[in-house]
Amino acid sequence: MEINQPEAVVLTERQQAILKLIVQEYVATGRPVGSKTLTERYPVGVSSATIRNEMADLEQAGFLQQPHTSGGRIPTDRGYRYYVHRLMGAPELSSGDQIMIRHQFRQVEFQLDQWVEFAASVLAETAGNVSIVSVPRTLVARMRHFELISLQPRLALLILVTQETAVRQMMVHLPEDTDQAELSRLADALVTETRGLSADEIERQVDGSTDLARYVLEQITFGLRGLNSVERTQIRHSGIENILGQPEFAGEEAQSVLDLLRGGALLSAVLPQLSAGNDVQVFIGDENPADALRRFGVVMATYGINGEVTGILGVLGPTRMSYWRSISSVRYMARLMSDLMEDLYSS
Amino acid sequence: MEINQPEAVVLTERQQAILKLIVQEYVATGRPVGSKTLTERYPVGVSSATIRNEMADLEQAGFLQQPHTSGGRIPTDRGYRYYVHRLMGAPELSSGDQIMIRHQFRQVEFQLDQWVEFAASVLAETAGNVSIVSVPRTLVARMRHFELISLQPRLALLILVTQETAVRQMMVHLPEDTDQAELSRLADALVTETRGLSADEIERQVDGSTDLARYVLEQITFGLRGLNSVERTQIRHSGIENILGQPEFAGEEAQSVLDLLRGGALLSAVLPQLSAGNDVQVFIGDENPADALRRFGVVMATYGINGEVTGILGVLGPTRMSYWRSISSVRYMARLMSDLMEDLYSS
DNA sequence: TGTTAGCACTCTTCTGAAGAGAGTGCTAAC
DNA sequence: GTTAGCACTCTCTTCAGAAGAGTGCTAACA
Repeated sequence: MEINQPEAVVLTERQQAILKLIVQEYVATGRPVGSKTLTERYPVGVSSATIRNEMADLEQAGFLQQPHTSGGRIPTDRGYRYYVHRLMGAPELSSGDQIMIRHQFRQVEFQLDQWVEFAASVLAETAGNVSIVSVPRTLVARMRHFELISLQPRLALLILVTQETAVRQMMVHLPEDTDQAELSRLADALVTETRGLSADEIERQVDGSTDLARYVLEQITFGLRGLNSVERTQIRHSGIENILGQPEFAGEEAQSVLDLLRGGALLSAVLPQLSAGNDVQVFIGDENPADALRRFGVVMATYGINGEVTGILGVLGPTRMSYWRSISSVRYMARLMSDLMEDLYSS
Repeated sequence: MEINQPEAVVLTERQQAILKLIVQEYVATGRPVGSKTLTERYPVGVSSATIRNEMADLEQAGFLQQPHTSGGRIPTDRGYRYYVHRLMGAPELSSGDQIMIRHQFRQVEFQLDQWVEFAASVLAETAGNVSIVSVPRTLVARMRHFELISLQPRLALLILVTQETAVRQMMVHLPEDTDQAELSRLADALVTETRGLSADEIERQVDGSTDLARYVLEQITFGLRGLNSVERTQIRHSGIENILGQPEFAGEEAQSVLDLLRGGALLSAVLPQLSAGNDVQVFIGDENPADALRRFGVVMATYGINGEVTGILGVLGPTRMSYWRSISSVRYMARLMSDLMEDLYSS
């Protein structure tokens, strides 16, 4: 994965081992880890006093912190980062998990309009966190077909299908009374005329048409542009129950999670940081771009076909989360979704 | 609204007034209501001792219950029911609220594909509960247009648009290698041939065609049938934060709410009970069809055009919720959605 | 010099007791 | 029929003490 902040400080072998154990223990239990617990639960080979000394050093160096004077230590954001970048090992989903996911996906393979939702739910389950998945967006949308359906004399429904297989439905006010027959004639003519064109290209050719045609074409360019505007990016999420079960988000804090997911606040915070094509990116605690995310760990990746189709997906969890599971899941899902996009778009 | 269980027992004027106050007070505060609180906070005109006597009678009659020997009383499900059916008064959203909602709706009026999601979020906000809204389903789906897009020699994407403006995208395995040109020819021919037909009607005409055409038509009938199958009904929900804030669903209980919303468990529990065309239906506590709903109040309505298009919408809250707000909101939203459907379909 | 045992100390969490607060049912008086 | 008074019950909060876990420091040890 991308290394956001290379860690320069050198830790001894033993310090690394201790830090690793503390992170793992804390992630598993959620409670501060003491020196005694460590010696009792793991075959460390040294006494608790030695561990204590090392822990003091690690705290000095900024990798651990004490929530209160006594009662064990927990990793700092920096500690997590060191763990993720140096100690964790390569995150790769077990082949069993991979097979299971592919198998599950096969069941919805034919219902293209449910891919994103399904991806979100699978990702949430394998990562054990809240997942978010954006509907893929193409760089430029091209007209494939549209239908005009008369609703009232001056009101019509426009159904727009793009080359990129996106669909949009819009209500359109008409500048003059128009019946279905006329709308159909107009649509037939304009469909062949504009097939395969982008919004920009359609705009250039607007001139020579009638008022009504011009107006419809305007709506179509508007619709096409909307399909690949960042602001209109739709996201689906899943797995809130996973994070609500965590003790750190039990009561009041639950609200902050929901607030993040609602209204795409999360998306707009994280999106600018993501560069397409990179591997999985990890934001831990204070490393996060937005204040509201300070108490979270975020693991994100882009998926799609280089430069043409892009989406993002990722998971959101407490800083104390299993980064290994999250990273491996996100990485795998990003690949899977990219493969699907490949099948769909690159012909 | 529909009166599920007409209440035969006769209460005196004063008992009704007291029950009404207790329900309102308990809904507002969430804490059991005592006789003293009542006399202090409302101008009841009698002493707390009298209230106590009346409360004892109401408890006897099954309208109130004591969570513990001392500490006030709370309404039973039956008490709520009596309140809702007899004491509450006509639930009608204030015209201010009505205007606000219509105004908000105007902003997404042209993005038809977002109506349902938006309706859910507005309903959640006005009712102050979790809302669910189903995507409207037409009784019978008729072909309007479809596109076949070649992905691989034996794999194509089918985009299906119905007269009823529903859209479905499906992957289709082809029985023989076929290129885009051939697919387009086939689509052109079949579109004009099947335009306006239902799944059944298309099926009847399958015979005389080529293998490939027959196969595509099969897929189309499958797709059309899927669009109005109950099992595939999609629902959107919104406002989980509203219910998670409630003390009764703070910790563990939150899970049960999420479980209900996930996987449409709620829908399948409530749907059989709903009869189209009726007004708002209210299920309080043990009145609910499913066990998992026992601790909830559910207010549901159908919307749509009589017999042709139907959807459901409603809210879910703790039994202790403001039924007045919920019922008035659900009723108004159902009307609003019905109006929108009217514009869309009845021409 | 690194490691370990021991110890005094700190801080959280659990437990139980005490007291305040709210509400009830009953009785007797109005 | 209504009300005041009273003893009683139950919850909730507070507080102190004990238990548990962990720490830093010191002195001894290999």
